[in-house]
Amino acid sequence: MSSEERLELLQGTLDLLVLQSLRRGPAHGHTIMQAIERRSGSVLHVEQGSLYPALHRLIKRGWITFEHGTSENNRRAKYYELTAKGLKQLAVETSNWEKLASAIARVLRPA
Amino acid sequence: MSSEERLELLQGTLDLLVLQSLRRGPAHGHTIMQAIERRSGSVLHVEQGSLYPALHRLIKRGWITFEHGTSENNRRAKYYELTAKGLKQLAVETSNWEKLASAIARVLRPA
DNA sequence: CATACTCACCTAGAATGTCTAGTGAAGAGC
DNA sequence: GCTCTTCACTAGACATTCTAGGTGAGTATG
Repeated sequence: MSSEERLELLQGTLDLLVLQSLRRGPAHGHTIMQAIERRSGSVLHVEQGSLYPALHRLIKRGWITFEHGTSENNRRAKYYELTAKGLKQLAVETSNWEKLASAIARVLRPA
Repeated sequence: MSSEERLELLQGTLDLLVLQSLRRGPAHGHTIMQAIERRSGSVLHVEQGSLYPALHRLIKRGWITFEHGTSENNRRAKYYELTAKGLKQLAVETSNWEKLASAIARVLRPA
């Protein structure tokens, strides 16, 4: 009933969203969460318990790196940044997402 | 390299695909698998080990029922059919999918 | 009629990724 | 000093898909 409905993420989409968010430059975790939420029109909501494991996963795979820094609010923060490998991965995942989404659209389309 | 690339399903999309496949009438498992694959242009591939648990899940939730019958190839088969509840669920999941897909598209869209 | 193949169904356990529900530390505002 | 907010983190629960098997019965081949 509420027009503020928030949906759970589909498993596998968070990496894509995070990589895309870092495309415009380094950002720390809090910012990334807010950016995804804002840019999705408040439809997507990323929990901290999803985001931080995802960031660590991306680091492990060499798709992002981080540096320590200070946030706009004067807190200690880690600034995450896309690597060259991560930029390539973003292209791959974007392409896969588009293929998947259009494949599902074809199945859903009333024949 | 292959143009026959097949992608893994996103977790949470299989129920939607199965419900949609049953929208045109009863079908057995084998047929459902083939229908999803064909209608997606061979992009989506459903494993038996994913499909049958999904069908049992949908029965448990009251979204589909089944009857025993005989397939076009003269084999014993279970014909699955949408319930009224399942039809409603299909509408909900279709709507959620569209919201999610467009939310992700907004995030991906180069600003 | 023996064999191989396909159809149709099933399951256990691994793998993956998100969420729930916490903890902790440190700056800002009162 | 006290509370609120920001930022980071983690363990464990949970849900779903996949891998890798297995079964039984009909069909085709020789």
